[in-house]
Amino acid sequence: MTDTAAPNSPLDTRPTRVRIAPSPTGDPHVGTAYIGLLNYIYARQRGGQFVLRIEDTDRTRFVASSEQMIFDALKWVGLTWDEGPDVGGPYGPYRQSERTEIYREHVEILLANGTAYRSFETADELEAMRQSQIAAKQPPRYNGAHRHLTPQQIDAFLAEGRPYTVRLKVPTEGSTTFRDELRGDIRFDHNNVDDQVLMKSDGFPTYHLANVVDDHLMHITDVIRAEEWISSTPKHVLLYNAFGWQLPRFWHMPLLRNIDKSKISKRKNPVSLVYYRESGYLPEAMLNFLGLMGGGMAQPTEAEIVSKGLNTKEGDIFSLADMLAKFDFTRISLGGPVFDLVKLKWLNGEYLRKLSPDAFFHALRSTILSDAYIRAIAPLVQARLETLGQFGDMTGFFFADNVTPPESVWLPKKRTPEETLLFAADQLATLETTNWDAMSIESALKALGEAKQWSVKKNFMLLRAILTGSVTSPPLTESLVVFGKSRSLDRLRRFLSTQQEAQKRQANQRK
RNA sequence: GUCCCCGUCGUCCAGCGGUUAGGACACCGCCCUUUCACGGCGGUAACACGGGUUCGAAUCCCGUCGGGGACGCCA
Repeated sequence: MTDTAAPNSPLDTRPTRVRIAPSPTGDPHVGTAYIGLLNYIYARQRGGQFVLRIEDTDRTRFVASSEQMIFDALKWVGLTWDEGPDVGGPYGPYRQSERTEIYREHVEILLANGTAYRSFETADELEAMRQSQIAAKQPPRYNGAHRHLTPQQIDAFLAEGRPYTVRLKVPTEGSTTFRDELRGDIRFDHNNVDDQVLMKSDGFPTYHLANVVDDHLMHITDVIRAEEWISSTPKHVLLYNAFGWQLPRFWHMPLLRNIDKSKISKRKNPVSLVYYRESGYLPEAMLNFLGLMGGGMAQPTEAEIVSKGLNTKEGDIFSLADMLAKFDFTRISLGGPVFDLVKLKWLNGEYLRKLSPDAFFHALRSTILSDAYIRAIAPLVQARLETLGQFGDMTGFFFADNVTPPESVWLPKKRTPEETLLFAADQLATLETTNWDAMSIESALKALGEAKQWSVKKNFMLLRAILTGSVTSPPLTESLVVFGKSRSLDRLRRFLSTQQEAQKRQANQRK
């Protein structure tokens, strides 16, 4: 009786408006570019608007430099948006941290109409509850303890000044069904839907509330996002209903995957668009590659191949303009595509070869051989050179992609390979959370070395070996800064996975 | 554990009831070539399994198995 069918029918004739909503918590992510591309194509194909909204409601994970990096990275791949924090628009502000008053008002509506309630537990209490549920092999879920607080109890808590969250009051019975445009109807029983926190005790909304409120207020007609959101969609549908709002269409795109098919992650695969830019990938190739993920582009027919004299491989090579002309959302295949660096590199090579000699020269000079890069490297080696001709000898690692030091270089005396690799993994974990300036890097590494009983000398030498492939190099921390965080970390990760595989192979041989 | 999604070569895609199951990347071989790369030609390689439905299933249905995601005062 409380079944909620979602009438987000194709009869929705509002002008198309879509959005991407990245969160400024770090480097711009390939997944953001992927979903951004899809939204961009969808909007352009329908003469609609493409909105960029910054979802910065998590104060604890907020990274100040991230927003600008997201703008830059999206522009780098060639995507532009019609409305956003930088360009404005009629439904701003486009930064959620600037919309807190709007969310507060909307929470009041829900509190008043009984679709949400205050909950006064502390984060610690909830965590303890979760742990005991997991221990008892129960699905971790809020137990609804404060669902039925009396007005007197609530007033008493409020008078105490106790912090509280606001939760969605999910019906105890029935189910919610919504339509996924790619998959058809998806149904969730309400007893599998948690009373989601909508408003945190710091007064900021959670994604779920902010996303629904903003999508409505910004007249978003189609929510095109990653598959990982499917399981929270019933909460969103319940929210639309609680407000009495029209639902958008939902399109859940397959998740980009690591080689092992798990959801793409920086541990297993470079995911930062900064990495790809700095490593010398062309934006056209990146966009083309993302367009390949999940299908969507019709292959040229046999007739086309013959009439246009296409090479068969050219079915995989297409521009953004081609995608606008031919991309078909109903063709998207739902299996999660592996983000295969090998094919991306091939594709990038194709684009590189097509460049005119002059354009190729400029590609080099604007990235890997830019004045800015060489200007940053120069002071690191000036005192160490006797002729300018030695520059390459000393700086090769700055311009190389594959740096693979042999064990004789990276393994310190009196240390086993096992403990050394373990420590290198610690270095990686440390550097991941370190600000990328020489001072921060140095003190973070020293602190780690002290904690793990590694001398400064061996500590830094290990990292030097991994990064430069040699025991002789320009100053380490400065080199790390110039080489860049994303590439430095990638080099470390690649070293670790190479060595770990080698260890595994050896172990197998011994058996 | 619970819920949800997915399942064609190693990888990315084509296939939408009748095909010798097609292309691309990777890999292997040959040709081109002072080397390498590019390029050209050829090759290895897949419908997860079991039941249905049907004259006929990679294609439709069910189950099993496998993979993935979600289960946060993260997004």
